[in-house]
Amino acid sequence: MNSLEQQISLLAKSAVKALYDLEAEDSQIQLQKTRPEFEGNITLVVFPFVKAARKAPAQVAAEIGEWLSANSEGLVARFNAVQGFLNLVIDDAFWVKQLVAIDADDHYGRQPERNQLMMVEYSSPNTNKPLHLGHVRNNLLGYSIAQIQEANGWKVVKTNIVNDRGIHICKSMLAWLKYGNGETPESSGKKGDHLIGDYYVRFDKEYKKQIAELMATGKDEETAKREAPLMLEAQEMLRKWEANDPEVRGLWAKMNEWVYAGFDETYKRMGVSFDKIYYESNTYLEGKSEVEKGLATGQFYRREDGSVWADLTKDGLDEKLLLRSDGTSVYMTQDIGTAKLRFQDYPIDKMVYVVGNEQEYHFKVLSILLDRLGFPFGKELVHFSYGMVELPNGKMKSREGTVVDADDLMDKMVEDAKEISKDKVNTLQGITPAEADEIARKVGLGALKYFILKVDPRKNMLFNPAESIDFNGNTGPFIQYTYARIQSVLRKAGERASANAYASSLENKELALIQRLCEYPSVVRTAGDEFSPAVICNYAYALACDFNSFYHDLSILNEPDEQKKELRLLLSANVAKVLRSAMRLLGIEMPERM
RNA sequence: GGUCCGGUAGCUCAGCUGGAUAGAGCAACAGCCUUCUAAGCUGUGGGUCUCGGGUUCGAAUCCCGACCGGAUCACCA
Repeated sequence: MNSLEQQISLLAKSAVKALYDLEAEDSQIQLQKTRPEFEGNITLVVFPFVKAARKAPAQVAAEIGEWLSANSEGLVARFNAVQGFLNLVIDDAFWVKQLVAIDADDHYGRQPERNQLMMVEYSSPNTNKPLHLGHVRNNLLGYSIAQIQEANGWKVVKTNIVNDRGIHICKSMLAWLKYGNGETPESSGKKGDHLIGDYYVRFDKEYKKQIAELMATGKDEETAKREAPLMLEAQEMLRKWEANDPEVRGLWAKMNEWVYAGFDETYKRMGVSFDKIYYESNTYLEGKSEVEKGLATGQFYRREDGSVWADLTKDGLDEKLLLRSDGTSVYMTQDIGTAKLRFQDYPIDKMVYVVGNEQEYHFKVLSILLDRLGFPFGKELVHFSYGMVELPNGKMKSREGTVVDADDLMDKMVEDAKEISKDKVNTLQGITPAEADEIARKVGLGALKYFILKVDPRKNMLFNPAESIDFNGNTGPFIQYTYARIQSVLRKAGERASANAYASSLENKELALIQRLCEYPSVVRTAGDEFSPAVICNYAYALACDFNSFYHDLSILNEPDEQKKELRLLLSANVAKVLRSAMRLLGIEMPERM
């Protein structure tokens, strides 16, 4: 609710009290933006008062309208009543005042500090393959959520848990040993993460071959999978890793370093970052000891084969394995340890996990287990569960090579942006090739980020590689373009003396823009409450549309009336400010020209 | 089978804490650059909001049921 809504709400309460002797509840005061086909800025729905008034809705609307006109000290300039809808026209002076106030606020939209710490975990890659489009969605959502919550007054710590140990890493390591001939990122010219990913795929290929061979000798598939020599070797390697075998550990460290160098490059390009990185190899032992404690206090139990389980049937769930019969830990064990360390390291008030919706069960269980182990934060954890990115023929599968690679995709977007900008030589004349590259980078990545963030995070989304991501319409570049246009106008306007007089009456399109600007703080709040960058996208798009319409219809620099011109410049500058602010919450950079 | 999520225009998506005649973009078609950046603006066509009940002044939105699609229920992560 913004200040106008608050004022009207109070006035409306007074009105129904005076007219019908009704003490209206907050929920009965229903305000909405007036639909464009009617005159007015804000609309009061009067149906809730009809019963108390014992009159027809249209008459009630008219009576309240009269009362507001007479008692709002000029705020309500006029009104019209359509059935049960009271459309109020707010005085232009109010809007001009709002605009001046927005202009004076350097952090417009930012909510008050709340002095509480939110930790946001996102990305959380495995170190056996490069990042793909699914990770891109995770990273962009995680980063944007962190920005949005910061704008909502939280102190935010962005964190990453790197899944750097386990059987999947051993598979890549083994394939590299067997087929790699000592290949390195330097010798091959490949990014480290891609190099390792290639060997992960290679493992799977050779493994499948062995399975087929075993099945040809008459074994069933289950047995073949279990007994394939490559799998046995990988498991042996994992045991050696856990036993701190120096050779295996050495290879592991070396190959992980290659992967991290590759990830760092990708993260940097994507524009995401972390305040604190945890590694599973450093947290899983902590998890194990927590499980042992739970075992000692009777929270968990051990089966005859030595495996440790939690009984969650009282919570309506199943039994959950926490330690394998050979004593090695599983994903859940590690997550318990990581959570404990984090709460030791930071005074966390809210812990948010940005993880796909396929892991909803996992986090339900984690929450219960942490609670049982006596951690007060267990019940409070938030699983920010987002939908999958699907391709036209279904899910992406790393092992089967049906993935859209993150690095390739970013390359392609920047290339496309560059290609498109070649037709715009008029507006980009006089810039250096380096500047042109920088613009293409911002625009290409802006298109990608907006494309992903504009869809409701909870929903699955479809990406069709055959159709390139658009640069026209409801897109990142559209918003960047709107911004660049404004910057161009402002550059031409030159230095302006501040505190000039502004026009006191407004054109419809000016008013619509100011009203839109007024919505921004509540949009930031909603995006925070709902954990939804898409809310920011929708708003930025609407604001850009409003501006383009204004820009098309009204001249700024050629406006002869100085006060009108000043108002339009002020308005334009603040639209740019809010667009930049909104895009920053999405991690999208703005070019000054394009 | 249990649980969770989704189904809105040819396609991709908004709208979903109940409000006026359901919106964008893409694709198709027709216009607008001697005027501040045409990555823009304007217009046309395009809908059984999956289906059936219910709640009420009013339902795409809330409730119940069906159908369809997805996820999950591992000594995987």
